[in-house]
Amino acid sequence: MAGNIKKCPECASINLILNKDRGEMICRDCGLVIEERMIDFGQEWTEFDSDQASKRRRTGAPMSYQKFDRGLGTDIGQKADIYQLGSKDRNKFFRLRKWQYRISTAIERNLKLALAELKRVASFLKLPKSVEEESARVYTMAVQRGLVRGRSMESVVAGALYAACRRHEIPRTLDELSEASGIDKKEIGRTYRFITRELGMRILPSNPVDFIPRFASNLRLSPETQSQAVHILEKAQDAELTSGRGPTGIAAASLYVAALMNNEKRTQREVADVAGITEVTIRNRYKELLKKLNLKDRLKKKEKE
DNA sequence: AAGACGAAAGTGGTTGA
DNA sequence: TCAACAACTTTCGTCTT
Repeated sequence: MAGNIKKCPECASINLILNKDRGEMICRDCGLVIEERMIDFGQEWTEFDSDQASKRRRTGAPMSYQKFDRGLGTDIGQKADIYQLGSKDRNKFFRLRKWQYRISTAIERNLKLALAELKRVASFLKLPKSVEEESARVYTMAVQRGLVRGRSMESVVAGALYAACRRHEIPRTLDELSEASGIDKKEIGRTYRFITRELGMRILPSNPVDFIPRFASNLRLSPETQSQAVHILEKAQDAELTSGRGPTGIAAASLYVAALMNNEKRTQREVADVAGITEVTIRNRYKELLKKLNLKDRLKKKEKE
């Protein structure tokens, strides 16, 4: 326990963020959830008999949007209660149950399927539980408002996941979502825009800095290079080079320059591949960076060494 | 031969009349 | 609803290492 510094057991990164709301520690590089349940969910009372149990128990399983009914479903009873009813009431009872069944099954069946798909994609991308939960919430809202109609369930799931990632500042690219879900990139983008607009979700433009750690570790760049890239990026933001540009392109260019300056040269192609953009875009951003930030001199100095 | 560079044409989305 | 527009991509030829 030297220094009590936590490392990610998956990728040995020390780039961890703490999500206090959910008691999770999340690796920024690979998305692994390291610690869950730092909060005690245990009950603080004791049951001695069934009478006390029915009085003291006021909780069920934790509420979760990952269950199709949030774990709070109400069924019209099936137990012995019905035999206490008269025949008239008994008919009413059966009618109610039939109706409940009809109303709920359509949505529920959809949700069950969709949430299974959502779990699959989320675990493929190694997304933390908090994002999974958020996207399940988004999807549920979308279904309730009938936004899924005319769209494939899978594409809405992907859109919800993409939105949740953005909100939690651990953005994935549309390409990654596309690969994980098997849905066309454009389709995901379309549904993403549609559901966020319809649900009135306010989502900030994703910050290029959020992409740096993941790209850097994919390229096996040193922590020094990585922090330098972040530094470059911050200066680029001050110089207003970032607005209106694709965040991945800027992140990739910063990394490329930082790698050059630290003698860890990567080809433009390598960087472009992990960032999911083209060399041309890297070049354009890279040229802007050199021009506006006076990095030229520092690069030249490196050359002479 | 591979990588870097840049020009030109094409794509999909946004914006403003 | 349409056209102009900016960002990004694809493709391809040329230059550099």
